[in-house]
Amino acid sequence: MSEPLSEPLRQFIDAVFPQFSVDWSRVEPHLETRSLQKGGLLLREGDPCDFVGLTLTGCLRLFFLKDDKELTLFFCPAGSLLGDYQNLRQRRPAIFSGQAIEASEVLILNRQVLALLEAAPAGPQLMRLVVEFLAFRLRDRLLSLYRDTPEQRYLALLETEPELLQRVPQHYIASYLGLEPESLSRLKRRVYQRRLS
Amino acid sequence: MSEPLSEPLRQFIDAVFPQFSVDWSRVEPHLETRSLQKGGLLLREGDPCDFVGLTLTGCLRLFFLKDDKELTLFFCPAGSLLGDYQNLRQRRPAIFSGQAIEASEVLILNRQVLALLEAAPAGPQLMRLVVEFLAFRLRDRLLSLYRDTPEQRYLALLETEPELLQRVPQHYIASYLGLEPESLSRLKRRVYQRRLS
DNA sequence: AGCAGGCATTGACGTGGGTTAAGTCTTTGC
DNA sequence: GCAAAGACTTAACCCACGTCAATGCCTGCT
Repeated sequence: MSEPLSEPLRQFIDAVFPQFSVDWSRVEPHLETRSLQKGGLLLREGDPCDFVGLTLTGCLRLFFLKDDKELTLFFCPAGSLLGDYQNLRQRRPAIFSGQAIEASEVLILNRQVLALLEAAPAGPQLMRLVVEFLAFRLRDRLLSLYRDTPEQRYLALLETEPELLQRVPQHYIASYLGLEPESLSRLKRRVYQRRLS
Repeated sequence: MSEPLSEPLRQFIDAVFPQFSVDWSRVEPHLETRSLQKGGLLLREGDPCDFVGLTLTGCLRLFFLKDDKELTLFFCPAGSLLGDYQNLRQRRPAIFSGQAIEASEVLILNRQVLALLEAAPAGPQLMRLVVEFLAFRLRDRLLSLYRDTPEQRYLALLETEPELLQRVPQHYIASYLGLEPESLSRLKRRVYQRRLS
């Protein structure tokens, strides 16, 4: 028998709030995983939005539509939370879609699981930390989009997440940087030509 | 005698979490207000960051520096929270500055006040809602910067906050939209010329 | 009144990104 | 192994924004 589904969730929580405790035997039966092929959708814009995912293996991306184009907001490799938290809370349809970039496995935290976590003694504190975690990620992304040029963002990505640039197709990287694929090509050429001098 | 300082705070909390209760007589002595002249700074980038503000009257803006230029992240008219929440929590220096656009008065929620609120029976739930409130504001700003063109952002502002466009000098509006003042001038001209046809 | 400083506008110019189209290369499926 | 589809690159053209500079308006100060 393999490890219980709650194990990765416990590890995630341990990292943000080690003091947290809950009766995991009550959580376990509500947990499930979803397996996705490369390109498969975990969540589709417009769907009712009643879970948060935790990537177990592989890598997903969270994106939304601008006109007919897809804009990638976050990459979610193993250990990342993904979903449309705001519309989960407000019980509105999701405005994000979640797609597997590689074959991936995701732990589903549905409303029952979230309710059990919240009902635990330190549940509200945990939820606050999780929301902070999400908010900080949003803030960093906002600052980088607001303050930096696409070139600065590319160089920063090269610096901080070089493995992502290997794993993820270029057109997703472009969309993450806020560019068209053609512009990323040119940008890279500029950068590398400048490196030669 | 005028109304207690806690009154506007109670109103703000009532709006997000009506069930909340706390012994306000213990909070009151830690509250203070700060009066700012037009142009005055409530918070300066690099300062240690140990309070959140609640605008009582007037209007402030939250901005940060990109190279030598100021980028305006939020406008904070009466009733708004302002401050660098992330760096308050992480006890790092602020990366935002807060400046009064008009003569303004701000209620200061220092660490003691926040601790008292958090220690109340439903304190953690309240803090969670406040963080969500801040996170949702960040998310909306992020989506608008990511998805919309400066022109779309200008038109949206015209639609949703027409009074702000009257109150706030153009170069702050430009900086909020992510533009130089010259570009906002031209953008407006484009829009109005197009309206004629 | 007169002057200075700040703010908004306009123009000229350069640049980077969007768009379209074409071409190369790799991957996928049969 | 071959054909089709998809991914990345390059090129040409256009346009919006940044920059620098000049002008004009308004406010406040002396």
